[in-house]
Amino acid sequence: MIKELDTIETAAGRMTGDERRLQILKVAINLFSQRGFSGTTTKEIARAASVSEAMVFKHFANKEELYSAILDHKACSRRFKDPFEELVEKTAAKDDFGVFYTMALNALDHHSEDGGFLRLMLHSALEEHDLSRMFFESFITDVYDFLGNYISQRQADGAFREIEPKMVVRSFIGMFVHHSLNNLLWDKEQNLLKVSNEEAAKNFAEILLNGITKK
Amino acid sequence: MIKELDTIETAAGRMTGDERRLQILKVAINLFSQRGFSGTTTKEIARAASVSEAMVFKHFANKEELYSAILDHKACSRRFKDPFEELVEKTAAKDDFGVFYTMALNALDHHSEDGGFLRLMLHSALEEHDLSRMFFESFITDVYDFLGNYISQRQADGAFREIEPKMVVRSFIGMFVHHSLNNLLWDKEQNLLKVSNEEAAKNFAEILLNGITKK
DNA sequence: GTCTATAAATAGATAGAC
DNA sequence: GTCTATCTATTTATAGAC
Repeated sequence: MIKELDTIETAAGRMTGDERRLQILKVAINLFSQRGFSGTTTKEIARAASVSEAMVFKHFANKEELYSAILDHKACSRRFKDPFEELVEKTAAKDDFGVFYTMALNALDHHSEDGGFLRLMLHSALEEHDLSRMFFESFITDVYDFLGNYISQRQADGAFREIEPKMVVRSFIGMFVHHSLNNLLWDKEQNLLKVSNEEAAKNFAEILLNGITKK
Repeated sequence: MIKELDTIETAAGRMTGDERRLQILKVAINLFSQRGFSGTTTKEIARAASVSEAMVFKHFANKEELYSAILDHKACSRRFKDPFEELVEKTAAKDDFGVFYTMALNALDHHSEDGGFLRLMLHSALEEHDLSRMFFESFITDVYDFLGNYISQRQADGAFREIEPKMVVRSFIGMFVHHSLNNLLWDKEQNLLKVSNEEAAKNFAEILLNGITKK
């Protein structure tokens, strides 16, 4: 097994192949998320990893492959699957507020902790790279299915009004994704809207829930 | 006055300085919106405009200036101010649905017509370029003020529940911006959600309105 | 595993002729 | 206004020594 690298990222000296490879990859992810693919040079990556450019090309055949390697790494890290586990019980209990609140808060927290992730996805989507496409296919569609099914079920229960479930999901995801995007891209300087993730999730869940609940 | 260029963009032959300058700019906007700043080469721009690279640098001192020139061009084109005019009467009449529906539909239509605009803003925001910052400061803040004030007023009327108005605005903008983003970046291939702008705007407006209306 | 040196290609930008 | 030719710096990528 590969050692956790967070502790040695700044350390100098010789590493094993796998260690060095992972370290370069992490550094690259960081830079790609900030500047995108074409905005990042292999020289910068090498410098940030404190190795020579030759080392970068020793571990990754070319720049493209380095970018693609992010996919495998992110896929292995189980983060894509995380949120669902916490949601199943809420849906089973038909805890409507709990479902929407938990989903929003999970996402908001994730985005806050790892702002690089959103940037990476955006860059990748604009560049029409596989990274974003895979994320979409493997995760977003699951979310639409999961939440969409729950909404259908609650409509059948007579609890929710009759609206196309996918439109409801899109509305809701739009709220918190757009909020994270704003936090990431503009709010830092603009200070337009400063609010905790809990408060935001609560507001989003309430608005959406009131918006679709049968009176 | 400068002639409209759409008709001569593909025509060969000699142009006046202003014509050529505008043509190169339009071609550049198109490419920058697709590939971003660092992803676009001056050679590509020249080629797409059917001129030599030297011509590009004749009209724009360097690549940066070419990118910045987009700002002046977009600022002159009045599109940033458009949506408000149609909204004033709706707000005056306290036509709640009309306000939200009109705003959403306007935005959705604009995004559909000019997908390049969204891409340009996203690239610019990720690159932390002035283009996106200016757009944010000159337009987004106005929208937040305009809609936020309306919501405050309707809360005072006792029509809307007491929620932070800016959070409501963010929720609503999130719905349709995220929808446009999905249309632009993924839905083309994914076909996850195919719906007319009118239908989408109606759904978004209804959900939000029910979500904030006092029962 | 790591480096220095360097090749090969491409990028941004300029000179000068017409 | 437009081009060809050219220059310089940068970028990706490789070779070979340690």
